[in-house]
Amino acid sequence: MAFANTFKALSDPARRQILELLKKGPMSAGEIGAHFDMTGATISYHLKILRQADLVFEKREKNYIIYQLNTTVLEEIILWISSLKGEETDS
Amino acid sequence: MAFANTFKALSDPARRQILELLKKGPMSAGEIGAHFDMTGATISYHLKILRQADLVFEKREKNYIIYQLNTTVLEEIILWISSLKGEETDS
DNA sequence: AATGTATTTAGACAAATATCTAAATACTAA
DNA sequence: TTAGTATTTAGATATTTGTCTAAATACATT
Repeated sequence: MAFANTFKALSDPARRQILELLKKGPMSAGEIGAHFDMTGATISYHLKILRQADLVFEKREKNYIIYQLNTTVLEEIILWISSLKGEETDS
Repeated sequence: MAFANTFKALSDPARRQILELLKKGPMSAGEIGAHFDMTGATISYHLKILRQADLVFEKREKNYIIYQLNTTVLEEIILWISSLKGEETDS
């Protein structure tokens, strides 16, 4: 189930930008939203998709929900793309 | 323009499967279609999207149109994903 | 407990996407 | 040049997606 979801999640520019933000470090939903010209509800929608794709995970802290990048799935994607290029999976 | 297109193109399972077929070698539109339970028109639609994303290119041969994988764009995607993982772009 | 702040959920809706059928193109081969 | 095969294009349509507003949750703080 994960694979198709991941590509779908990566297909939206806003979601890719969210991932780029999170690359710099964990960030609350509100902080993420502040970088976009969208309502919080829409941001929440995108975060849900990223979460379902296992690209981010969350933890509650105080009153906030902090989002954090999860890089483990990215490796799978890289492997899939590399294999298209005809490369060997080096162990 | 290319980047967003590429992710969009990769987000559909049928199109990913087409790329996997082409990994084995060039193939005509008809041959590709034979692997799917879709009309030729639909296959043609997917091929157009892959073409616009520079993921495949085509050449006419006899009566057929032969599609072939173009791996050059894939490298960009890998770089983007790798950079998310916080890896250095090694030159 | 009451109020306030952060985030998500629900419901609506317009735009984008994937699909089909039917028709049009582009060649090949008689 | 006519007929046949391969592929694409056009037009229609159902589904999915991204977005909004309004309401609901979940905590924190007073």
